[in-house]
Amino acid sequence: MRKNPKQDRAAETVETILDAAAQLLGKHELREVSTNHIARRAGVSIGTLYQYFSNKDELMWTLAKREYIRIAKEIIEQIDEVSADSIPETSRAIVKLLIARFTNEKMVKRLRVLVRTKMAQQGGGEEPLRAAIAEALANKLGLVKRMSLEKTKIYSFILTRSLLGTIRSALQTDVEMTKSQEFEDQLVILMTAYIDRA
Amino acid sequence: MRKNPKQDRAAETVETILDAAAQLLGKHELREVSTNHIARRAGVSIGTLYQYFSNKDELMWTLAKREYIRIAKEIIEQIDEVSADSIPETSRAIVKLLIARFTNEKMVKRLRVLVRTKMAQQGGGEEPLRAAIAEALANKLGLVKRMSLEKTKIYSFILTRSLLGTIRSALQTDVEMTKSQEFEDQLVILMTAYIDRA
DNA sequence: TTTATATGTGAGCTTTGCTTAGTTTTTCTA
DNA sequence: TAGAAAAACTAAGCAAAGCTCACATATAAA
Repeated sequence: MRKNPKQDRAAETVETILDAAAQLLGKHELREVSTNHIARRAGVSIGTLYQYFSNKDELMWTLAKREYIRIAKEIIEQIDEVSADSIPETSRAIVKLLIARFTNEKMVKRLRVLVRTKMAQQGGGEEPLRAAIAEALANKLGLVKRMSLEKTKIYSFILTRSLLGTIRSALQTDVEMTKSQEFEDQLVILMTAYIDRA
Repeated sequence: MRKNPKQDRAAETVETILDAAAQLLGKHELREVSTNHIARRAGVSIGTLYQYFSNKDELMWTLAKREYIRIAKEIIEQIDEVSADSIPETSRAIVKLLIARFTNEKMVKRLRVLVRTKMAQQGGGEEPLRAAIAEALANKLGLVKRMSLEKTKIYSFILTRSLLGTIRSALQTDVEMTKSQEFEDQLVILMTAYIDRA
């Protein structure tokens, strides 16, 4: 952030800009959304926008973080709320909610590249959304009790990435597939099979 | 393709342009590579470039397809060449080669977003690279003998996406992880555990 | 050779990202 | 509470990127 808002109205301006960007990203691809467009939609001048964001990437990155936190919180809450007795049942509940959640997130999909690039540049830092979900998942499944902390980390990493990666890939190439019972069943099998070997 | 080359020299020109784009994408991010830059590097005028490609996206999409086919062929060849007796051994060999192959593909990484967008727009069509790999993998593991054709499809889909998704995610967030023995081991476990349940 | 078609050129138009000089609004201070 | 200082905001416009088009040259066909 080029300048951090010190007055309330400035903070509001920043929020308005991010809201405008979010709104536009719901309808258009990242590259089609220009900073001037965002500024116009937000009802502020382009100069104002650049007072708070040093460039388009930074604006989008800020937006991405905001949205990621929102979604991660929702998913984590939902995972925590799952109350099933067996691991297969828990797995199924989690698979169901992950599919449901990711089905309707166009904006995040459009910000993915940017986030990836940013993370690669900054190096190290893990994508917050997945990291948080991985943790919630590990807790819920009680992986911690079954293995060392180090192993838990890599286990939940692979578990989360496999699930989310497969779900997103399916959403991209064949939306119908994500709605099928067979797809859900197979993901549950993938999950439980892997967990059993832990 | 705006206009398809009828003379040999035109076909060569098109190849030269794609080569130039590939070369530049090896060193710079997609947005940093301008069409003027590509034309200059290819030694043709910008007008020539736009004679064959209606816009930058289309050019890059053409390049992406070309590279995807190349890589897919290489991977499929390598998978076919694997000669191991047991499923765990075969799995390990495949995991090894997938990690190795994807570690050094900057260009494709930089074209990913574009490809995703394009596929989403065109809808339906499956990403050729993964589809081809999925098939080679299913054959190698003899999945066809173990289950129905319909099931084989979804099985190899999930298997491929889990593996590739996890590998790419790891490459993006933590390159070191992909080099660790533990990572390889866990992927093998994921693979074999899932296959056993088939 | 003449005519037609394919290929190639590059000045410059349009849009987009971004800067900056300057104006308005808010806050601080005497 | 007036005037100065700081913060917030505006709009003109520059630079660079994407792209077009009128024209030139090369190759093929008649």
